Formats: sequence, C-alpha cells, structure tokens
Amino acid sequence: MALKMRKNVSPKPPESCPLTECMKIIGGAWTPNVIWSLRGGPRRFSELRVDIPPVSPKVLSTRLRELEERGVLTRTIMPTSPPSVEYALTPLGSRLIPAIEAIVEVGHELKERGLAH
Amino acid sequence: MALKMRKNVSPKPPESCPLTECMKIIGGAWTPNVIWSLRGGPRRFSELRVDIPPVSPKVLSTRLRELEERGVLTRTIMPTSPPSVEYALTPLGSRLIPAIEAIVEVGHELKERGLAH
DNA sequence: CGGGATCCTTTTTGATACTG
DNA sequence: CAGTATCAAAAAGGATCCCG
Repeated sequence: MALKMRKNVSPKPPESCPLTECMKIIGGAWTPNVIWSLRGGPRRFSELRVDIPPVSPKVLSTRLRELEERGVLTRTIMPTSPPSVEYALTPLGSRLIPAIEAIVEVGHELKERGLAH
Repeated sequence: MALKMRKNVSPKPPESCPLTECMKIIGGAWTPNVIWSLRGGPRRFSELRVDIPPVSPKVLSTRLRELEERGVLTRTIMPTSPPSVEYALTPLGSRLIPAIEAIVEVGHELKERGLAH
C-alpha cells in the first residue's frame, strides 16, 4: 500500500461548491462591471447603462434581478417624478469588491505581459 | 452647470478591461477548480480528472490549453513510461489563488444564508 | 496515458421594438 | 425613466469515439 506517495494526494477542494456558487454570481456578462459601478454608491438604471455602454437593457435588468435575488444588491424605488430606481450594494455585495479587485490586479498584469487575448 | 451633483459621477472603472480580461480566464467552466487543484503542486491530466470528476476530457484539455497560453500554468511532458504530463501553476497563476479564495469566501456565506441557487 | 475530432444540446447574449 | 417581449445568434459545454 501507499503506492501513490505524491505529496499532493489532492489539495481537497471542499469549498469548490461555494466557489461554483459564487462564480455563478460574478460570472455573468457585465456582472463585475455592475458591482464595480455600484462600489462608489447607489446608481440608477440609466446611469448604469452609461457606465457600461455595451450592455443591453435586457441583459442589465436580468443581471440586476439576479443580483437582487442573491442579496448582492438592493432595488429601491424613489418617489420622485419622473420615478427612478436606485440600486445599491448590500454589505454582502460589498464583500465582492476585494475579490473583484484581486481579479482586476491579475488582469492588469496579464495586459502588461501581453498575454491578454 | 453642475446639474447632476451626485456624489458618484461614476466610480470610473478604468480597470474594467483587465477585469474582463481576467474574467475570461477564471470564468470558464471548471477553471477555478483546475487552479484550485494545482494550488498544492503539479498534477497530471488524469489526476485532475479525478479531482474534478464531472469535467469531460475535452473541456479539461481546452481549459488547460487556455491557461497555458495565458501564462497561468505550465505543461511539462515527463519522460516516463507510460508518458505523463504535469501541469503546474506559474507565479502569475498563483496570484489567482487569493482572488479565488475571496470568491470562495463569499460563496460560502451565500450558502449559509440560503441564497445559493 | 493524454488528448484531438465530431456532433449536438443547452445556455447565454445581443438587437430591436414596444409599454406603463 | 425603467424596464419587458420577442426573436435571432452565438458561445459554451457535454457526449462519444478514436488515435498516437
């Protein structure tokens, strides 16, 4: 016995499920951008569209609904005229910022090394 | 002038491009799992398949090629018999670990809160 | 063992147009 | 303004079989 005496019998990824779970959140198209845009404070639908020009209204609203469902952001209807809706990060949503920053950092390096595709 | 005196004229996401760039790396199916499996040291193709049972050989090899191309990992053919191939994280690849850990952490919380889907 | 080649299905995204 | 509806297009992933 003890045939395969590799140092790494498998790092054991018990967190790989939460990983997948969280990737579903930030993995959607434009999702990181939405969170990034909200990091400085609440923003309205049309403001987000300006922040992220290439996103279509359909995809944006889809992302926003998903993120609200998962407790990443809140949707508040402001009693103004014309009516407006504000989106803001929840505390949980804010916790995604460091993760995204880490990703940004590596992405940055990738560009510098010309490894971006 | 100064019509829109919102506090956040837009957090300005200049890094949103590297962000997208990096998301392309870790955004693929099973990619985080691959990196996670390699975090403890080099692994072979078939070992990765064991670590990540649901991944098909096609997708796994696709991911590995992408990751190699982007300098995240190295591919080394070992002169053994039968021949084997080892994959290992590069220093750049290792820098993704903290990012993934941050993601895992939030994913973990999501599960606890029952917000996972 | 370590994949490449195919083919097919599912999931996602995008473009437009239209409404309360 | 803040979306929804519809339709079409495209990625992405999965299943298999095969080969050096």
